[in-house]
Amino acid sequence: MPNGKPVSELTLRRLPLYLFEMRRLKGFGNDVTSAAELARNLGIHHTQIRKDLAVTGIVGRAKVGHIIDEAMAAIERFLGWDRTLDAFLVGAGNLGSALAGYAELVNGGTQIVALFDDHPQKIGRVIHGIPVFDVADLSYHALRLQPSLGIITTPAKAAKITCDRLVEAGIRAIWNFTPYQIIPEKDGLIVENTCLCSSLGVLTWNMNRAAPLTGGLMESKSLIQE
Amino acid sequence: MPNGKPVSELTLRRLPLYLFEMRRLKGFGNDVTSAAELARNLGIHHTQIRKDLAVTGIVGRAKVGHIIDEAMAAIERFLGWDRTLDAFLVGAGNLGSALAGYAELVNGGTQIVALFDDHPQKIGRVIHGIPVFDVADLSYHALRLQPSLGIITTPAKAAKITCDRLVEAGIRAIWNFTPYQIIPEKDGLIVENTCLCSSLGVLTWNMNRAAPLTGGLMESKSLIQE
DNA sequence: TAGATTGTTAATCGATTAACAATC
DNA sequence: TAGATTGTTAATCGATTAACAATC
Repeated sequence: MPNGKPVSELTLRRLPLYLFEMRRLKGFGNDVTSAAELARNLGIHHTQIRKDLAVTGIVGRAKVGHIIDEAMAAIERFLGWDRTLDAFLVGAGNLGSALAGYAELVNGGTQIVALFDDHPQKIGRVIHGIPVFDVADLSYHALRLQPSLGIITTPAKAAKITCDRLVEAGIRAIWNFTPYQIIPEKDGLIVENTCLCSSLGVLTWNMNRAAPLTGGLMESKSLIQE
Repeated sequence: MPNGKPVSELTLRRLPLYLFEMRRLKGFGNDVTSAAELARNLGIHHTQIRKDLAVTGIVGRAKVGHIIDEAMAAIERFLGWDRTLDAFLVGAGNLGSALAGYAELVNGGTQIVALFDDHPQKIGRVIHGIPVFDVADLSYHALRLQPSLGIITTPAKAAKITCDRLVEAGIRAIWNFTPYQIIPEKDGLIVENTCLCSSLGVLTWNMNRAAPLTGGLMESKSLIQE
């Protein structure tokens, strides 16, 4: 429904992790799992896991835990991963190719149905079975294929104009992989900015903290906080 | 230094966004920016931005704002992006190829110096100028090249064993792109799990909320929270 | 039954936002 | 100067964790 209780974005980010862990446990032949087991395997507090699972409507059984099949189905339905979703992807480079296979792998429903690029050498090619069209023809193909999601893997400079084109073509949901942050201007536009640079920042900061410098003390001083 | 004041991970995730926005503004010929301008362009509260920037040691000037060059240098140094960092990448597929160029683009210092795979058809090839070695020879090459970061882009099933191999080869920092969550067991191992499926979960949930169903009301009922 | 597990309420903790003094 | 901006302290808000009753 358009609006039930608001769900924390952090909860939404964890739900797929539970789903994958359950899929993994199922692969070992397990039929049931518990918040405690998931907590151990994922490094997340067990109470947190119970609260997160609760939003999907899953009801477990005391002393038993959760039936993996039921819980997986509930998470998938809650996230909308039980429905098919056609996507356009603009920027047919390596990341685009990687995503073409990835989205479907993660979530049986999402599939990229057309790639777009402005490079003459790419237009007309077929990558992983998906045709590459001229980005100038985006609206035409949107009318034809009615995609509900637009994925942006162009260079950062082209992110804004690409988003505008996708929106103009009637697409209301955008998954942006460039470091340029897209801020939804009009209501009803859904944007997910996934910037890999954010993860790299966390990683390198932690590395620096663990082994700050190979030589010299002067520079390290500047990292002292007080 | 090993431990200054702890810095929030959320702050660390935002700092690269500020850096990129400043780079963009600089591209327009701007020399200064302000928390208010960054806030407008990134959709983040201006007080938040001031607090985040403060951890890097940046000091702005009242009535002026921040000198872009100074602020960028401070963020880069704080994140460790002013230092070179050699990485091994295991799993030489599309995502691996995409990252080979991406990391360096984002952060002048990070570079992938060797790719590894277990597929005979890939071993011996050169992708984007980087050689692909047999993953069985990981330790040998680690001894030779002394990488400080290991990137995992294998299938999820191989994530754990790949991590173990990287750690055994002396690598202390792991960037894991599979949906399998790696939990650092021993102290001193730094792990960043970047699961694209988490972003997809947020996105599809929001899409579902905006337009829950194309047909029927029965299923939508189950999404009502109360 | 006893004990393991769920689900929920209360307490804690941390992150965000508001208010405001300092300053150029 | 007046006003725009910074930086910080206090207030609010939300997320996580702890405690515990319910239950199979």
